[in-house]
Amino acid sequence: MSPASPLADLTNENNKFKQMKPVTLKDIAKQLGISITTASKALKNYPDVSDKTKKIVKELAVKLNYVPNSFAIGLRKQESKTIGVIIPTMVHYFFSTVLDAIIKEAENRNYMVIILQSNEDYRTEKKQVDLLLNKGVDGILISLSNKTRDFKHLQKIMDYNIPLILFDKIAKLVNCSKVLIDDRKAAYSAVSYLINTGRKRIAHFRGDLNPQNSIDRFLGYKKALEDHGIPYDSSLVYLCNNNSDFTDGYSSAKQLLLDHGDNVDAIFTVNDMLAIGAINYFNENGIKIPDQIALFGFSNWFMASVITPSLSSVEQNAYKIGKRSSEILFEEIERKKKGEPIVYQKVIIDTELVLRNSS
Amino acid sequence: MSPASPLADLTNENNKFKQMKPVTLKDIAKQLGISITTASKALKNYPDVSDKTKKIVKELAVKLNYVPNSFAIGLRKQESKTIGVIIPTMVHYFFSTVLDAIIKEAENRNYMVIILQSNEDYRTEKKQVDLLLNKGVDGILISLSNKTRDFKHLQKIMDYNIPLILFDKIAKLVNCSKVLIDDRKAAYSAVSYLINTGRKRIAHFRGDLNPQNSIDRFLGYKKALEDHGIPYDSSLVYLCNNNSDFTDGYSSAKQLLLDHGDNVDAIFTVNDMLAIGAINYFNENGIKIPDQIALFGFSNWFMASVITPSLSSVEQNAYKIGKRSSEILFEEIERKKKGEPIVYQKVIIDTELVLRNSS
DNA sequence: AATTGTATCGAAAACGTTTTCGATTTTTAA
DNA sequence: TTAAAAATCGAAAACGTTTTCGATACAATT
Repeated sequence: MSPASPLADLTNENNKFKQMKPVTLKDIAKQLGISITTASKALKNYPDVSDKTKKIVKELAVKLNYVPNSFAIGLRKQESKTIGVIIPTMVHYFFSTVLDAIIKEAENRNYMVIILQSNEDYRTEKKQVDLLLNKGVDGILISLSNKTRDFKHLQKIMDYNIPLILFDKIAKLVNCSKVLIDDRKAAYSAVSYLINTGRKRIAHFRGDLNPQNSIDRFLGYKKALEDHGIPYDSSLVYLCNNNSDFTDGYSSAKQLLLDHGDNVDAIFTVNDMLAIGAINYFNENGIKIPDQIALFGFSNWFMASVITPSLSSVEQNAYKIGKRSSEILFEEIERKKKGEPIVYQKVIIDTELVLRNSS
Repeated sequence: MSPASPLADLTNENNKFKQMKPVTLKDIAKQLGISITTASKALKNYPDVSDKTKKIVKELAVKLNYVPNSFAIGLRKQESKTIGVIIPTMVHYFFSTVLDAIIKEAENRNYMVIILQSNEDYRTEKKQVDLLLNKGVDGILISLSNKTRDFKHLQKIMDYNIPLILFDKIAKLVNCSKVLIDDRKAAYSAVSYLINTGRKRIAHFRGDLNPQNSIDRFLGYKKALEDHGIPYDSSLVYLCNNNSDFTDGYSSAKQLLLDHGDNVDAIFTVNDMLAIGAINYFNENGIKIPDQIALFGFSNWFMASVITPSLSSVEQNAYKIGKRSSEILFEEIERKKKGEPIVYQKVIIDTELVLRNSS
């Protein structure tokens, strides 16, 4: 049996038993009897290497299935072809849709995506920013945790000159690009719709007091009432702080009826989950939707179309948010690479009312 | 105005205007008048550096907020502290829950997670494996696309000696660790439950013909019938190939009644989406659930508890699948690092029936 | 014949870290 | 006082790539 030639070994095609080592430029250079420099330049189409050399280098690179070592490139060029994303939680229709868009956009540009969850915890979020900076990501996307009220960690990203985009849950005070919807306007138009279809006593199941989204949706609700000559009644506003659980909507609906009986004819909820909880309560207790009470949700979850009766809701365009955010991020990464100045943008993604049977 | 001292510059605390450069070992060494070697060893508690030196190095490292450059470490140690995950799609309750578990486990071990979506496309999946290998990830988790029937890309991972775990959608032929549920058994017990509660004409809305999960759930359904003396009737099996759309369940339910009238008293569906589509059809047409027809879904989506009537379903334990998969992955990464032999495991995650109002 | 120009290549430094190994100093034992 | 042992340090190589700069060879121009 003849010993395997070095060439055969390097093709990674036989001898499956020993661990394979990735092919490097050195391997290619050695086999062709040229320098590493020339091999590198040949692959990158430098003008000072002959066409003949380029050809044989490229052919061998393909044959050996050469892939550049990303650590070496990262070390040398200080770029990782990787972006980082920090979101409060992954298991959520909105965020997984945003991520879907981000990952697709990244893939189109040959970038990879590292995803971290803050779990709505500020300290975790802060630590994860350090991890990403340390990792050398080329850009960062963040949807802030509800508890984040200090922005030094974001400022640090800017100080390191790493492009940063905030989406959905943003910090007004931080000077960077932002992508979000106009929560107040969207809520305003949903409640206006309810009013225009004859509702006069409209309750609101609102979210946590902290996040800006909750506040803005509440303000939109209030403004719509006032603009249409309906007095704002704070006893019609219910705080649902555990808004990831639809039982909160269920029990608030129950309480609403106890408090106001049939002196209420619609509910605008801060999200679809709460509306669905309420629908369940009304269904079980023979209260007709939308005859006795109308419902309008927010976010247009997949579920909204599935529930009976189907739920009217505000389409939040999660995919668009993710797509636009990453587009801007990659744009800033490109501009930074070229040394061009970066102007921070604030993009408002459009929303629309999706009318279904609950209203 | 006095010029800033070099030390002050290195602390990254002033002069926000120029881009900050990360602190390196060289900076620490220069400031202390020692060699880079000693600085490195001091931070790593090498025995051949004095306690005094260790102390001052560590103090300065903290003060300057030194973080080791991950490219350099990756290049030197050939480890990235990063794992890769390839899933068919992100926007899915099952997969986002699995990812949630994986990310949490990774974080506990100071690993980061790169997520890629194959979009159920084999060529994409294959390309992504190359990307991850190129990137130097320390381990890979994959749930295969439905269209994957060639496993060379997986073999390549094994050839490079990178730990690989397959979960949920696995390939029997690939020799690596696997984590999955027993679809056949789970389907068997769901259908057996229907039989034991008096159902005799049980339909099945099955999924695509390709994925093993669909096949196994169908086989479990069939076996349960046979074991209980109920003849298998192929006209009761409906193929729902677009199983990410609940309208498929809606139209199949309609067709089922056209075909069999009231000579059917239960449906076992390959997933909850189809069952919910069917529930919608029955609700709209005044067919009583579970009196006239019972329903049993699969996966125990969040939605199953929300719909009216609530849907009985098989709990698939997505979180456990993700947790166990990543545990095994990290175990294999550790063993590889220590040079210990790796025995591939096949872990079956338990499932249970969640009984609700639809059955 | 000397000069300039052009084409092609490679040596070497750099990115930041880890680790081996040899050098130096200090301490201990004889 | 000297030899051996222990403690402490740093030079240098290595990981794989990119890029600057100089070297060489040869052709074209005076």
